[in-house]
Amino acid sequence: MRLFDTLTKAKVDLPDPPARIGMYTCGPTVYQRIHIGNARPYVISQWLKCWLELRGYDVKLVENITDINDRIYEAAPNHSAELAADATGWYLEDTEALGLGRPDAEPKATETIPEIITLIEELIEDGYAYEAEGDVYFRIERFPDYGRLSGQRPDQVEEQEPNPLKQDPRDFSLWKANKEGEDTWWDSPWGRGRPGWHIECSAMAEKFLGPSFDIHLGGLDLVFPHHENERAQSQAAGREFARIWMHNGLLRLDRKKMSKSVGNIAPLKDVLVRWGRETVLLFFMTAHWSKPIDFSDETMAAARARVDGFREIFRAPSQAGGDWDSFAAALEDDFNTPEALAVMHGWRDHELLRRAFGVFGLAALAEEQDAPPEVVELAERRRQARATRDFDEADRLREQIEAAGWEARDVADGFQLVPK
RNA sequence: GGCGCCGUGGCCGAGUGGUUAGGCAGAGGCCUGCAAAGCCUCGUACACCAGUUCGAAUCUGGUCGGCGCCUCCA
Repeated sequence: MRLFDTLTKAKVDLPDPPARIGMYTCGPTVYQRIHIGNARPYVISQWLKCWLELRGYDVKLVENITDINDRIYEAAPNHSAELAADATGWYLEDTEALGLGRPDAEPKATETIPEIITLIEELIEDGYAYEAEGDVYFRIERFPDYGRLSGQRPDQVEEQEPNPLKQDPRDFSLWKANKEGEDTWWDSPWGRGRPGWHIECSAMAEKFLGPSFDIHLGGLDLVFPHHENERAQSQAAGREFARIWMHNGLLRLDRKKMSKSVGNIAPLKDVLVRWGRETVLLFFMTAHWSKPIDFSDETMAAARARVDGFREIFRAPSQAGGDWDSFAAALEDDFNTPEALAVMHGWRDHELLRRAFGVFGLAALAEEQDAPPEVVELAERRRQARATRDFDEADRLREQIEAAGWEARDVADGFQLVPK
């Protein structure tokens, strides 16, 4: 099993199974309902975990929830904690509807404050961080490897707004002193405040996975600064941290990244209602995890056509034939789901397909729902009409069946009812 | 200004030195009372320009275009 790693820009081999694999995925900042693009890392993580387990690995997947952040303060002045709690519930509800299960742990930043403080103290002690008026900053020049993950050269990083508390404008905050209007805080050795954005992930990953783990996953837009800073903090503190960095490509709407600032948002909840979970999952499968993916009516309709195609296969008898090994090989080589999907399209073997569906949460594609008795009754009357060659009556009955949401098909031994 | 990704047939999308990707859509046919489903047949594509090579969509250089990041972002 190998995966493309952002740090080395190469496909890196995982140890052979059975091995323990630690995975950490950067989850959402909870202040509003997530959009379909936010769901991509969650989906990829769950799929990858499932595949690795099928291959005999012992996987532990941790996905954090960032529930303390500037965005949350801004979105809910004076009741940031309530918003964070509500939005956490929305997130769990919306992703639950994808039917892929939960990570092994979903820690919240606000439940990891002691570990965060301990880690910051360690960094200060070793000279990697310094306190300034209740803030704590990471000292970039003490970490020579800074910039390696993202390819950024520290001397070229764009200057931000000057902050007189920083010794170097590129230093980033580990702890932020409480400010006016920020209604959630904790006491710390540096006074009342709250953690910076990056340190929480270093602390949570270590708390649940230990000082080193195999795979760190997150959106491509997190490479810099977020993951660069996580890595700097953890490695400065003597931890190996992540061995493989997987960055998923971004979802685009109208050729642009789907993001709140552009305003081109399709909430996951709404997309699921409109298209159904199988279509959404198959849509994600059509693109390699590392590549951008375009969200549009056309691409979703194409995904739905695949859904219909797979369902159709289960209305016909299973036909032996097909090769699990090619499917497995596609996933083993950088978890290439479009390739795996192409292999699946060649299969007519129900058991083989069911196995593959299991990896991607698509088991429902193999289940045909039964028509209600009144529709079966109409179909039976239609069968009799056809037997007496009363085709006008047969066509009238077909229209009634369609009005009830079903399609009547004539097959060798009678009829078949298919949901429309 | 710096860093990075990408450009494949009508659409989506693998491949990455010489052999069919696959799906969707489309055309014709078989089957059917008519359909649906299924099956058969039909597309020789890799942004552009040079170069390397016996041979390049695949390697190298350049050009053009799209996208992302540069301390809020999945």
